[in-house]
Amino acid sequence: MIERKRPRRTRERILQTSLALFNRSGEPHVTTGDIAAEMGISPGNLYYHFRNKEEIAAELYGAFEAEARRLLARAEARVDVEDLWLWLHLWFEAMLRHRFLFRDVVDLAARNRAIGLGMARLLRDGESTLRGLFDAMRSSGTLQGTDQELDTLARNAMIVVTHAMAHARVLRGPVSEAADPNLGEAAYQVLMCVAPHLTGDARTLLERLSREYVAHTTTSGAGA
Amino acid sequence: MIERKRPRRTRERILQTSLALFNRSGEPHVTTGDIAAEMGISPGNLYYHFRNKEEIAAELYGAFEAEARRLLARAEARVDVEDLWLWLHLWFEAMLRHRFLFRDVVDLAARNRAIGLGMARLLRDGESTLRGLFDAMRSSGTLQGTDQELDTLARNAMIVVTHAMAHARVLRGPVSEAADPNLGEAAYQVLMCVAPHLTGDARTLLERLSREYVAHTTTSGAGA
DNA sequence: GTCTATACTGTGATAGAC
DNA sequence: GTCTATCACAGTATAGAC
Repeated sequence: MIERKRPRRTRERILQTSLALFNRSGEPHVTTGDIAAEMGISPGNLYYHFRNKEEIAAELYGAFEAEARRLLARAEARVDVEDLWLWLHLWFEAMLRHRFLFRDVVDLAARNRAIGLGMARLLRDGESTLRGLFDAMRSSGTLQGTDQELDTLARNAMIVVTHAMAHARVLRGPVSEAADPNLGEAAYQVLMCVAPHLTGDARTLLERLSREYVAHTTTSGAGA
Repeated sequence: MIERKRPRRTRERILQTSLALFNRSGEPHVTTGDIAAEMGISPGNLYYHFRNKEEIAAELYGAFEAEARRLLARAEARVDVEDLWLWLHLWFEAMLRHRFLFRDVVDLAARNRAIGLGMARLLRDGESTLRGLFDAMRSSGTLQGTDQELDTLARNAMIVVTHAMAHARVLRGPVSEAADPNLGEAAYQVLMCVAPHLTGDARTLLERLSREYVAHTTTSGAGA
């Protein structure tokens, strides 16, 4: 029973190592050789556990999608601003852990069929979950707007959610050695997208939460 | 005087051809060989005119940046919604013509130093131009919001402007043979981002413009 | 200015020994 | 399961003839 521990382990380690390298340098710039070297195994060994690099990336995507879908399921119930705020943090944490997926989504989705199909479905579902959430918030009086406005709000919010990190990286420019962007920055962006649609009470609450966030990040720095 | 026409011509044609291929397949997937083959010249000839592929991409970026900066300069003066609407169309036309730049911005900016530096500056300047525009609109009573809200609005609008096309492509999924996304879709998204901040009159005008846009695109199809 | 031929490099992937 | 060795290939870029 103890003997069969090793095999699974290496496979797991390949996934972990790949994730770390993909996140650091971008999936296209990480070679199978890099992954093997980082782990101290041979490139050949890597191909014993996975058919190819694509399969590694697809499996990492699968882990992200599973996590993302669990979050989407939990989102249905949340209708107040503070819930949304917390939920967004969880979402961004998941994204941050798999940020290589969002560094160059278009190219990755085009090269890797599994990721392309999965990501298209996931983003569509994310948008409609968000849309449903806004609907519920409108029913409960937290938020206002026409159907069409909420449609567009959901799409715009999804765009910001999905691309804020990439955007921040471009803005930082090629000279940046600094650590990766913090999650709170992106969460803040999204909520400000929703803000103008909020009704009086909810809006006040959001303003308080925003101030707390700003206070937190300025005192404790840009912690992961 | 007629003899020196040819040389310039080939250089120009390389740029045109590269732009078309980059837009169609994404810059990383277009090889110098592809470009030469498409033009019916030899790969060696291409290297007579450009040091490398990076230089071609950088020069194409330069053309886009020049055009973008002319537009930014013109934006300063525009303070009403209809102007903004028209201006956004011009901006998206420029983006669409150089859409390879926005297909995978992060990776392109990381691999190509000239593009990385230029794009970081340009997007920063775009955001602050937009911010100034919103300020002017607030002064003229077209738009309302706190300073912080307008800051974030400018950033969110820039994210949507920059990434809406890429997002649409991911949503379409890997099965899509269809032509590239239409420019109006993206323009509409951005304006809806600004909409909730508009005051009564301006908002009514925007709603009218939106309906006209929708009517136009549904009758004439997804042109250019 | 343009072509042909070729060298070099990095990367993905496999075969077969241990 | 893991290693070593190696192939095959694509893509960049250069040299030198025309």
